[in-house]
Amino acid sequence: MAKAPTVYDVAERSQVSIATVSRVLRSPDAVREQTRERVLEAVRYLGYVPSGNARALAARRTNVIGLFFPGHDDLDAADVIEPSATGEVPVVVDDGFIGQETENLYFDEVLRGAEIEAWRRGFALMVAAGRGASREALVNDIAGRVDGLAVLARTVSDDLLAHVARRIPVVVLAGSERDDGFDHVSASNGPGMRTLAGHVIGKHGVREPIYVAGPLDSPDDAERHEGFREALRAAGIAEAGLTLERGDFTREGGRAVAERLVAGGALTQAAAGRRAIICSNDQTALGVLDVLETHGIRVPHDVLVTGFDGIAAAAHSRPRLTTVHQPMVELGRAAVHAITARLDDPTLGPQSLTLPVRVVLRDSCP
Amino acid sequence: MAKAPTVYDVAERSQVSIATVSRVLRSPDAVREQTRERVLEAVRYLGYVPSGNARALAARRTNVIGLFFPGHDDLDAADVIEPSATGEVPVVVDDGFIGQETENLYFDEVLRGAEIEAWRRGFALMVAAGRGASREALVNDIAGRVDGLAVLARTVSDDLLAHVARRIPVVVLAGSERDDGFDHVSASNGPGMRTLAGHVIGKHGVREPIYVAGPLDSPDDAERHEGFREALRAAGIAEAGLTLERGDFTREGGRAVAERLVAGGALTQAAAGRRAIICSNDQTALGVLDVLETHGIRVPHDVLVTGFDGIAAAAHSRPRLTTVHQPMVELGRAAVHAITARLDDPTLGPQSLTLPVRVVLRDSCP
DNA sequence: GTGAAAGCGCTAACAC
DNA sequence: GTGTTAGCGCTTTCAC
Repeated sequence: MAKAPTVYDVAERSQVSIATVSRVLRSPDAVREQTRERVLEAVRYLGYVPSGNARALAARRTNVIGLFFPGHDDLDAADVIEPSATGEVPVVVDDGFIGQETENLYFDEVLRGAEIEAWRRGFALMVAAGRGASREALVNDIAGRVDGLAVLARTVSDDLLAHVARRIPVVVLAGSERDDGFDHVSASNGPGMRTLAGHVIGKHGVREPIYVAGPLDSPDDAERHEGFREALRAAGIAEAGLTLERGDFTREGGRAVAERLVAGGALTQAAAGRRAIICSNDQTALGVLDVLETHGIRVPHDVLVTGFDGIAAAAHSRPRLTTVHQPMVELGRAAVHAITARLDDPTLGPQSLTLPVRVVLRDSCP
Repeated sequence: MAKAPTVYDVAERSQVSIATVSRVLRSPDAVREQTRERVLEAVRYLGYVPSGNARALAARRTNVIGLFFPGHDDLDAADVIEPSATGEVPVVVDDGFIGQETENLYFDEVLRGAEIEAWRRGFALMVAAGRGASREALVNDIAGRVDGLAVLARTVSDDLLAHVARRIPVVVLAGSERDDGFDHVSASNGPGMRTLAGHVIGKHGVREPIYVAGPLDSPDDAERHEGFREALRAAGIAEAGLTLERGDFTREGGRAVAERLVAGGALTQAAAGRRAIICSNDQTALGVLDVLETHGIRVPHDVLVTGFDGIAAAAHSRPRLTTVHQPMVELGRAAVHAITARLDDPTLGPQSLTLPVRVVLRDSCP
């Protein structure tokens, strides 16, 4: 790794100018075959790898798209990673909840979509998960390195976003489409929840569904909650008397909510008719399922449970979870698409794309 | 987005030199408070975001680490993404296998670990999933943009890796630690499988375990297979007469294998004693479970099934899958760690880190 | 504490 | 088809 070779080194060794070296790499056909070979030979010999930064600087374009979302906060992991003592493999029995709850399944899929689309369009992807105070600094940093940035709604202040958007296209993911001048890509939260709740009410005759909301500042939850209310209205059910709980979109939070419900007796008076717990996202619903099982409350027999998102774990839970499937991979793709579209035509007005969802019926609420 | 402002613009507006602007951003304390304020004010006013490329070029350091792995090959997704017709939410029943099998769960976790560690050390992460022919070109491209690169074993040729490694530190993930001069980070594949197979044989008295291998070119599988053989030897079982199948590490592949086994009658002669299907990874085992269920073959009653990796889906399957848990997040972290270590001290010899695994017993093979 | 000036490694006119 | 020559936007000595 001694001093990486540059165009100059390659040029010198192959007896051409640096311009020709550049041409061989950028537009090979513009160079005579013989010359090209000489250059490539030198590239190989010297172990030359073009500097992306110099290239981006000169070309005024990085060909990188940034993706930013709130971080997994499992930060303070041990500093040292211990190698394995050979052959000493512990055997443990796992017959309960698995500890390591990977809660960011949602982003994994969005990321995958973004990655796919970025690749198709010849862009690389830079990802960053921000946490704590340094968040804004990180976003600013990333913004300086990419041609466009996709940010999950609510992860950074509008001020910063506005600042950054003066330099590159910014698209906000999964937030409600506010009139903030940014591009937006989101899913049909309201209609999705309305349809699902309508199913619960219409098909199963549930007249007093329990709604488990998400964090107060979640625009996604706000839309879903509104969809839930619409379904109530459509069925002529008054919202007033219903039980409303609030989770935090995590499985753990869902467990806490369920414990409260059980303790509060909301689920035991089975006489009152069929029950349903409608959760604002899948993680929450999975947590609810965890707790119901430990209390011997049967799903869907005693109570129906539904989620929202369509993460993979929801399809594998026991019972399998009825949910509203968001096209997460498509969200990621659409975000990148929106950015490249604006890169191609900077005069575009703010775009807002809402992707379709679908209700997926499984065991927990057939 | 009209012409992004530069240091010069900021310098002019705040009546200082560009050097001072740079100082304000890099080492604020080296500048008088009053000057600093003037500069920051200009930064805000102009919407200035420093160019990461120019910065990296001048500083000869990008502060970015690259992560490369084989792509999700679900490429040819539709080009157009249709917005949702308002309110039209389809309701579908999912009572079988879910289609969209996300097979890259493994990388998701590695990525998460890499992301965490990169952040802790002040690096950004650039990820790329390569597919097809363009793979090598992509790796080369990424290599030119980062300070170090982590690559999944077997995804690119050693030649390219060697080429790239002349410029930046390269660490190979999850491959066997060959003497190729690269840094390696992997898990205890052999001992893990040896212990697991030992459990199957010792605890359950299985004398004719069926081994379902992975792709021929997988070093991981090679190590696991060898671990399996060691367990056989330790138990005094001859390998010769045993059934050996080969999957491809995908769930679909696992299904195919299981169909073959069922068709071949390998599983029906229950008289021969307890059976076990030992799979080289979780995806394969999950596919096997899928098929056994449809054939009414009960797990673990009729046959034991085990996997390897410890992906989240394995903990949620029905029955829950016994497996060997790899510390995937830790693998990602260790990879980044190895790179930064070498960045800090380029004189380091090749490092090889093997992370501990643990056998996790669940329903499919208690 | 601040400024002047020399690059960093490449691309992209523009000549020839 | 190939070479010359400006920059791209920043960091970093080295003076002052």
